[in-house]
Amino acid sequence: MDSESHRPRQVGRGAKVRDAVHAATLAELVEKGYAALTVEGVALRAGVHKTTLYRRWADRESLVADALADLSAMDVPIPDTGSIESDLRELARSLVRMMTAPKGRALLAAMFSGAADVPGVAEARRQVFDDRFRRAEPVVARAVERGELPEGTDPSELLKALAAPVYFRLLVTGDPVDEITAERAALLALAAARAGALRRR
Amino acid sequence: MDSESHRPRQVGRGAKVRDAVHAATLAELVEKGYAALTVEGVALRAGVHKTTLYRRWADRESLVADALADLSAMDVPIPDTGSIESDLRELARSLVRMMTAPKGRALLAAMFSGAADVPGVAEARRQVFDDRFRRAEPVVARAVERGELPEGTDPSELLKALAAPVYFRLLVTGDPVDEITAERAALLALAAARAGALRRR
DNA sequence: GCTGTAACGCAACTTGGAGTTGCAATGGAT
DNA sequence: ATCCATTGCAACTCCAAGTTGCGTTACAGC
Repeated sequence: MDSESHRPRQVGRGAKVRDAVHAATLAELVEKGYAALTVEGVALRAGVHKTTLYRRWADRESLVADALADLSAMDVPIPDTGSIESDLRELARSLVRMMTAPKGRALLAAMFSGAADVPGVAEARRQVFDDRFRRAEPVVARAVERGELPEGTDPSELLKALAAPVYFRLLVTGDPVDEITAERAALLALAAARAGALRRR
Repeated sequence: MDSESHRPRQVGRGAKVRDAVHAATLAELVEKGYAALTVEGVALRAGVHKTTLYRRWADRESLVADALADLSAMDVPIPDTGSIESDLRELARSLVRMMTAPKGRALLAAMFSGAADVPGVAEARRQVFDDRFRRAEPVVARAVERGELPEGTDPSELLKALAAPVYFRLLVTGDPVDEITAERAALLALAAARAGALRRR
């Protein structure tokens, strides 16, 4: 607890180094992936000596985990526009924005280049997926109540149908992901839901 | 060229070793991923000495690439049942079968744990995705001609909509992927296409 | 502006897996 | 039974991870 009170000194240098290292780690993740990320490479890019990294972070995994730590800063509010169409569009757009931002791209790079089971990365994944999905489910529930979607529409299935095309392009094909992708994903999920293809089993 | 004629001897031992090493490589890929795959680990599992691997394969990358080489054996015929619904169902089912089979799981593990840019792996990916997608496009074209789908439906978009939920579960969530997944993916893609959400822009 | 101390730079380690080499042992085809 | 390609084995080099001891720098407080 209160780490501020008994170590009030030397915050300037430390903070600068930490930020530089975080930025360097994210950049290396995006450029080379986790497998090819070396501690010396990060140190060099951050303009810092290797030993300094090992004094502040336990190992390579901690380094990456910490750089990805506060994904909560990227967390977006859940829309409630009164229309399922614009709600879904908004959800898709913020997903695209998140995953094309540097931190999102670094998270993807980490998760899909060998760091999937690193504790910190797995936690970041949970934060971005599970939590976000759970928080978005009321959007679907409200649409069902308003009669915009068929009774029995599965919120989880609909949200997965919304996100799947975006991730498919990000991970499998390598097609550009932009607002048009979000738009089409929203329309696709909406059409399927209206047709009753996303009902609870 | 004719490698059979001037090296007719010693095929028995070599073939046995090759098969054992291939199997061991695929197993290690699935269990640990590419990043954590060690040559000594493969050698140990295959019951073979490390040096033997380095004499038959140039390096770790070649080892993995060769183990994944003949994905053509997994290639499935393109359905033409006369109905887009059963065609899509069949496509989704064979996709699920392919990706839950040992070789498919190993391919996924290789592609998404650090070996994405290894030449042989990239080629296998191309073979499984691009080629297969291109070959499946006539299925959609025929359905449009039959009037089952709206004019202007984009074959590529429809096939991506079909595959996306499957890969989403395989790669992002870790939900089980089975016939039900295939069924739902087919219904989802079909509903979206019928609603005109997958038209060419 | 001076000083004390925490944080940093530096060099020299150990460890472990990739990849190599020379030589001895083995086993299948003839 | 013999031959020789293939395999087993041990002893290497190389590189990045991670560690340690000590000298150096730069900020906080006075």
